[in-house]
Amino acid sequence: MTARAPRADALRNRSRVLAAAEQVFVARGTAVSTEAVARAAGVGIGTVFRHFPTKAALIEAVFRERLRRFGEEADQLVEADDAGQAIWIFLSRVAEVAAGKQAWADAFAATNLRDALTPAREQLPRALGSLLSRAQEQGAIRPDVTVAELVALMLAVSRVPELDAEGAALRARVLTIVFDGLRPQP
Amino acid sequence: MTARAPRADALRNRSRVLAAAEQVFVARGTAVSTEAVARAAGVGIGTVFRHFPTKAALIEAVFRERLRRFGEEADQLVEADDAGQAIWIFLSRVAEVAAGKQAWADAFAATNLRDALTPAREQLPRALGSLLSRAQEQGAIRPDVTVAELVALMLAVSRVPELDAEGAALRARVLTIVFDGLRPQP
DNA sequence: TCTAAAGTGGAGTGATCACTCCGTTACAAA
DNA sequence: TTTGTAACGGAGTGATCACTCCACTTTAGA
Repeated sequence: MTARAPRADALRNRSRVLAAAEQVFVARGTAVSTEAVARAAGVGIGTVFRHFPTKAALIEAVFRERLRRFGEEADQLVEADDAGQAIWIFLSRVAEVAAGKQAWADAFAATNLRDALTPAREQLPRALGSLLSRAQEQGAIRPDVTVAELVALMLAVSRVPELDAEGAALRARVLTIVFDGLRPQP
Repeated sequence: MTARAPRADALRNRSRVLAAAEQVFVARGTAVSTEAVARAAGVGIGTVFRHFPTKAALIEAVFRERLRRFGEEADQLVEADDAGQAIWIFLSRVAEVAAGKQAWADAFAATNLRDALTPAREQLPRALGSLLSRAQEQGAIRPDVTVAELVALMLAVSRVPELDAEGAALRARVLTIVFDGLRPQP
């Protein structure tokens, strides 16, 4: 009746596949074959499909994992003294991770964002919410901004670097503009 | 020796294919088969490939056409009295056109933007440049912004609506933030 | 009107994938 | 150690595409 304990090799392979998929997708886009992912993970294709029943499910899992890690980063920033600066750091971090990485555009596009970001349940919106209200109390962020706008801006800035002629410099200037727009307005 | 005039049916088919491709890509993404595009255009596949040697070339052509039309809209806005408002209108327009349209994300991603936007040669950056300097003279836009940032923000806002829970309302609020950031800062 | 050349349509081709199936292997529980 | 079973690997399958080829049609120019 009671479920048998999960096998050690199964758990190990699952995380290997996730890690390899992230690397390969980032490097070559989500259009790479599942076989390439399997090879990178050092497992057979059958194993990939055992853990992720379709390729779309694999892409979504990789994406959720990325969001989960952003959530963790946001959580750590909640403890910062200057909440406004924490939001600046967070947005910069998102833009930086997405820089030049076609794969995030693919993943964002392929995933149902409303599911991935169900506000009440997931860590990321919760952490962003704390960050935001603290920053608003401190007067660093205008009071009419909500988490929805923050998430939208997160998506938006993750697109900026694709132009990358000047790379990091342009990214920083765009972030400055966005951030100034987030400040309380006269 | 002199080149023969291009055939009327060839020209007609070329623009039919372009128009059909735009419609189909917007509706179903650029992953649709070339055959579907041909069917929508009412021509054979062979004809599509005669005009656009690869599928990537077709996607790029559709995308350039879209940019060209944005360029036209920007050009018309150059004559507006209030250049700041003109930029607001332009950015809103870009966000609106991109709204919910997966295809633009695909197209942006698949195209070499630096080629498509070579500053000196294309209409869009030129028009944006005029718009921008007039707005800066009028004191509506901060002086340290360049066309590169404007284009980057254009890309950025074209991503916002994908979240679309509240659709137009969220889009407007995000645009407000971005636009306030573009104003001269205290 | 005639004709050479450009253009057309769509069956065919080869390559690539996502996904399945099943004989083999490694593990957890007894 | 033994054993039942979950997990593994990877060849195989069917479907889908991008792109080609060529017999036929339409056009521009004479």
